[in-house]
Amino acid sequence: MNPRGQQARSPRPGEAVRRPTVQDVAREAGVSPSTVSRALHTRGYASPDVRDRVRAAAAKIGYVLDHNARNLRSRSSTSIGVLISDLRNPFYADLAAGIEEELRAAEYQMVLVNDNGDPAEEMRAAETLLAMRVPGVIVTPVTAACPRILQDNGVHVVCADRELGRSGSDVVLSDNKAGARELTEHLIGLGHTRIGLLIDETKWSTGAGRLAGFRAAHADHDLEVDENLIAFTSFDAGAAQETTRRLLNEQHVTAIISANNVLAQGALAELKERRTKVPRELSLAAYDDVPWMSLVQPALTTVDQHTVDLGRNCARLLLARIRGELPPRRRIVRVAPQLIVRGSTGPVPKG
Amino acid sequence: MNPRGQQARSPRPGEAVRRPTVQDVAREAGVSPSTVSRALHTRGYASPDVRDRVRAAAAKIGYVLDHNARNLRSRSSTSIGVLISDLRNPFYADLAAGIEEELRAAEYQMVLVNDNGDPAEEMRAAETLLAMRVPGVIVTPVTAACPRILQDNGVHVVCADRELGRSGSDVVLSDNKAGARELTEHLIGLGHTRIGLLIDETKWSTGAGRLAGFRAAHADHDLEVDENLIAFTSFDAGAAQETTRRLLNEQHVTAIISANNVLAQGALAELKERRTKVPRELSLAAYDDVPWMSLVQPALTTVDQHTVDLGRNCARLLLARIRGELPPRRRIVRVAPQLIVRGSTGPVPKG
DNA sequence: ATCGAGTGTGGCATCGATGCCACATTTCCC
DNA sequence: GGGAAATGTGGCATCGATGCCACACTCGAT
Repeated sequence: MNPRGQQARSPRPGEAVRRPTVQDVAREAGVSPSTVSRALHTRGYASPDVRDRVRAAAAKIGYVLDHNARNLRSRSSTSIGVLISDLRNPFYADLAAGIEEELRAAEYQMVLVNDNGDPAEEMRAAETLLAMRVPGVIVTPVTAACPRILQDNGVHVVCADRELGRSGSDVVLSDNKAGARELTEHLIGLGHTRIGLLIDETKWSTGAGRLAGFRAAHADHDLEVDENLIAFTSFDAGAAQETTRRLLNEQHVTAIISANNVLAQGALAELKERRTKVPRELSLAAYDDVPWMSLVQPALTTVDQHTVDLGRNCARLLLARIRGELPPRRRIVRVAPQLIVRGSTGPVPKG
Repeated sequence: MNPRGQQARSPRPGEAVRRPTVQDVAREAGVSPSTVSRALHTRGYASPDVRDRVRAAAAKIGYVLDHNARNLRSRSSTSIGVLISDLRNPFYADLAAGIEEELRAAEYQMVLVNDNGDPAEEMRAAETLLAMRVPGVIVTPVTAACPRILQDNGVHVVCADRELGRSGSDVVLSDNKAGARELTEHLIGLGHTRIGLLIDETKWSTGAGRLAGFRAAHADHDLEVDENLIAFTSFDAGAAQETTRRLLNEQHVTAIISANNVLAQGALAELKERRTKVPRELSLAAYDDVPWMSLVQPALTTVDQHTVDLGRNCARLLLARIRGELPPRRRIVRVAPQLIVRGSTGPVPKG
């Protein structure tokens, strides 16, 4: 039966509504409030008979638990903070989707905050989550201070996608080095020796790992990396396009790898503008597969990070921590990425 | 100063941490708890002198407000429920991003729940939000029961993107009819008279509006709509591809409109498979512009719903309601969509 | 019949912040 | 200078659910 489904009339929208409490249910069922609490929610004992009676009474009067009261009293909460940089980026959206899915299945709620990659916003968000007394937070950190402050206040933290400094928190990472290495090797295998790398940062484990993989693949094949082919840009499609332009104008390259999906947009836009034939004249590959990459012509060769799965892993790990199922030492989960070869990479052009 | 920044040692992760309360701050500042509350948070008066002293004391001992206690006592909350169907769909992600941005600016938090378009999940989510005592919810409804139950419990509701039945709740809509009409007219203007419409539903105002716009444009130009060209499919790229295939096999069309971004993926995939020259042999247009549509070659002509803006409007409207700034009667906000002509639509092929 | 163990339930204090009102103090005006 | 009005602050109860403990009761064994 629906809570308040039997109300005679609907209140005006937003009108203050007196919600039934445990007391009311207790009266209705002819038991004590404590018994109601046990019967409905907590682990304590209640006989099947009482349990049924209480359930019926609760449904009858449209009782809904008050999470605030429960959280306050029991010093716990089923809300989990999720702190990401930008929901409009499919990477973060997929991550959040995976997290949400797993949390929902475990009867937890997701409080999602965007920090736009801004340290100040991130810190504000952390304080808000602290105020909500969430038992755990999943964060794609911008600053090491954020995980730290959360942990210092007794909140479990899982860092997703990257780690900053020695936070000591659990972390779920994609194996960026392995993925980038495999992708680079794929190009080297096609004969490319002058491969441009479009990348925005190497301070975080993410960019650093991808760059390391790029270098490792070269080393494996006794190729020297021409440092001029590592094109630093900023995390923005427009900037990436500009950087791609400069790279193509100033250097001879036969293939380009973009370090993430945003940069790939810029690179592709530039190639489109130049009417470059891909892969005949130039091969293009990207890290971080997102849906549009298989829709463009030719479809892009990419590394799939299994982002949704990454999110699920974050949530699972965090929940296990919260439940105290894990030994104290910090856990590092690595999700293996997967190379997906599509049409945008081909043999090195002759001549 | 950071909360607990001066702790001598970090607790083990997740270790129970005794957080300072208003009482502690009061002792530290030499005032009463009531005064601390007023000085830090509420609207009540406190002299500048006291206010400073209390602030300093709070910072010194690392005090963080407890939202649960505050919400319980003050019967209010700054968490807003957002109930959408699928975060992995850029439409919903953008909507959520717009909502979150606006909420955050107003110091509210977003509790985001996916319902996967499933009525049962949606109802569970509604009950959870009820339990959290959120003052308002923004929902892309699956069932009319969901807005209703929320409102019956005194929660403000804003329906986003679509409305179901007579919910009586505020609603923020894209003007689907106008957008579809303009898009269809664009094609008719190019000489197309046999335009296929790929659409998944017409029960909701969304699909119904787009279909109505499609028909209206035809009527405006004294064209009859061949009902065989309205191809119903399900909300899934694979199904849309299959339906596109059937449509192209069974009917003569010179242009296709897909009613949303997901269906567009399917349509495009099919055209790619057939190596159809767009727009030379066939024009393709889509409703609901998302980033990949300008990356494909040729870029897709679309209707931009200004989705992020739609989200911002939802949040603004809801907040205004919560603050009691609006007259009681229900408000309908329409966000004008915008036709964006790109390369995928062209003159009707000769012959 | 008596005792002890074992079972269900109820009573009561409590989580932390705040609303409300009373009261002490200052300010102002006739 | 006396009283009213204004101005700060403190006391206390309270929001709703639950943890903890006590207690009434059943039942089997002696």
